[in-house]
Amino acid sequence: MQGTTLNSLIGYHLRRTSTLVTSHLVDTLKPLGLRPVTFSILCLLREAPGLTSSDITRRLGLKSANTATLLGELEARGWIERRDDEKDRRVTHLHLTDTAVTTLEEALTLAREHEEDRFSALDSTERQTLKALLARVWQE
Amino acid sequence: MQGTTLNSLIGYHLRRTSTLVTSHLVDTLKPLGLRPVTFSILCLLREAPGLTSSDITRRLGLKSANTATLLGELEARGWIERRDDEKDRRVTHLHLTDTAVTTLEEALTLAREHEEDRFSALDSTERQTLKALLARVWQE
DNA sequence: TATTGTTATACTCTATAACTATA
DNA sequence: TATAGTTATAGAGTATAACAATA
Repeated sequence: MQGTTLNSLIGYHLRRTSTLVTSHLVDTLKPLGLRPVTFSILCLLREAPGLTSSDITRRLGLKSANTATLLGELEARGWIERRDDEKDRRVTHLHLTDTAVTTLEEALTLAREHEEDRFSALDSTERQTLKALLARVWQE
Repeated sequence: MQGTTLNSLIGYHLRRTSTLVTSHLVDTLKPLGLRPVTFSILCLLREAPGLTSSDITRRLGLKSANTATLLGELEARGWIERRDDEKDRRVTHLHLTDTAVTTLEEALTLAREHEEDRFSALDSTERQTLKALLARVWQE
């Protein structure tokens, strides 16, 4: 047997799996003009319209400088709309456009098919277990 | 509850966990002049001395062009030695130097402490489960 | 023809510094 | 002083093209 050292490290398997899954998701979303991050931002905004740039930065663990660039892209694609806060003039609230909602529906369908495909080695219970274990590692 | 859509996707948790764990490993290995990839290459070469550049490329899922650059770095640091194959003159076999072995021992200690720290939310059985599930997803 | 190994290069992701405007 | 938001930029990771030497 080979690669015993690397195989003993969870992080090694985590990384191999993550790159495999992510690169497949990148290919999956490409036809829609989305990437994993921009897809994530649209998901957030659909469920919580009116979030600000710093809300998104915090929730997705990004850097504010990068969030600004990403939001610029999404606005240029006509997928988000900015609305000034009425009280705090530093703040802008973000909302999805109708086109974005449509695109996001398609993206979600593709993303679920992608997951079905990538995690086909695991049954439904195992997938739930995997998800729950991962969530506990990164959350708090 | 918020972020239901993203939270339903295993890939989301996979990515958040992977970036968290990887960036911590990067910080952990930095004092030794190693990164996750270079650390992985040294691990492989310790267990299977004499591997070639293309062996490493295949086993770690890299691109040969990038492996060449990485091996150049490792050689410049005095961590690997190249020995020509006696029969096939295209091939070079790679071996760790004594310094590399010493550095790798330290790196492994740090990496294990790092894993202990990052996966502290899970008990020993859960870690084994997580590792096994991940391995099944990326392997074959 | 195919494989090994390399250089050069481009693109994305992630990070920091520096800045503005508002609070 | 601190926060919201932005621009510019640098580094690391990942990808392709093109090539030389050898099989």
